[in-house]
Amino acid sequence: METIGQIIRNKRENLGLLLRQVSAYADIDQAILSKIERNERKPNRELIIKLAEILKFDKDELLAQYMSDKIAYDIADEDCADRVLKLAEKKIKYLKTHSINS
Amino acid sequence: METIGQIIRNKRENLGLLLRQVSAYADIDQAILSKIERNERKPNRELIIKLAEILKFDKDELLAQYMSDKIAYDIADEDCADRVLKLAEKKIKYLKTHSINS
DNA sequence: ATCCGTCTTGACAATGTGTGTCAAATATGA
DNA sequence: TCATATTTGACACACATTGTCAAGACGGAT
Repeated sequence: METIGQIIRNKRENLGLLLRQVSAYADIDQAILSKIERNERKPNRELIIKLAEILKFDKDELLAQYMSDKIAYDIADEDCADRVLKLAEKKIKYLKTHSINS
Repeated sequence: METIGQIIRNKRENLGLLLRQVSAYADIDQAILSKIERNERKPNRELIIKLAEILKFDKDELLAQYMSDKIAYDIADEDCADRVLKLAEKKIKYLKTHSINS
C-alpha cells in the first residue's frame, strides 16, 4: 500500500519533474518536499492542493488520501480502531443532516 | 447526539461529584475540566484515561468516543468524508496485518 | 440581602508542535 | 572530477495546545 509520500514521488518522477521545480511552484523549500516524499514530514492541506495542481492529480482524490493517511496514523495503534471509525461515521452523518451552517 | 463533554458532565453529576473533586483526581485545574465539559476545550488522551477511572467509564469505550470525536471534527466539512473513512479503514487493516512492531 | 460553595470566564504564561530556511553532506551520472 | 539532484540536520519562528490564576456569575440557604 502506497503512502502519500510515495504517491507524490511516483507521480513527480513519471512526469519528469525535479524537486526544485515542484517545490518552486508550491512555494516551499525543496528540503521540505524531499522530506514529505519520504514521509519524514507531513504535508498540510494547502500543500496537497498545490501538489494536485502541478502533478495533475484529481484534487479530491489526493485530499482523501491525505486525510485518510492522517486518520490511519492517529488511530492505527488503538485496539478499538474499528469501533472508532464506525462511531466517526455516525457522528459525521449526524453533523451533515443537522447542521444548518457550513 | 451527545458530545464528549456532555457524556463526561452527565456521568459526573450522576455520581454526585464536583468539578473540584474530579479535576483534583485528574491533576488538572478545574477551569480546564469545566471548559472540556462545555466543549470549549478538547481533552487529550491522558486525561480521557484518568476520567474513565474516576468516572467509572469503560476505558476503551470512552477512548473510542474521544477519538471518533476528533476524527469527525477533522473531516466533517470534507465533501468526500465517506471516501476518507473507507480509505482509512483499508489503511488501518493494512497496517495491522503488516506491522511486526507495535 | 448576604453568605457560601460551585461553576464560569477571560487574560496571561508556559510549553509543544508544525513550518520554513539554510548550508553542508551525499548520491548519481556525464 | 565536475555538475546536478537529493538528503540531512541544525536552527529560528509562528502557531496551537495546555496550564495557571483570579475575578465574576450563579444558586441555594439563612
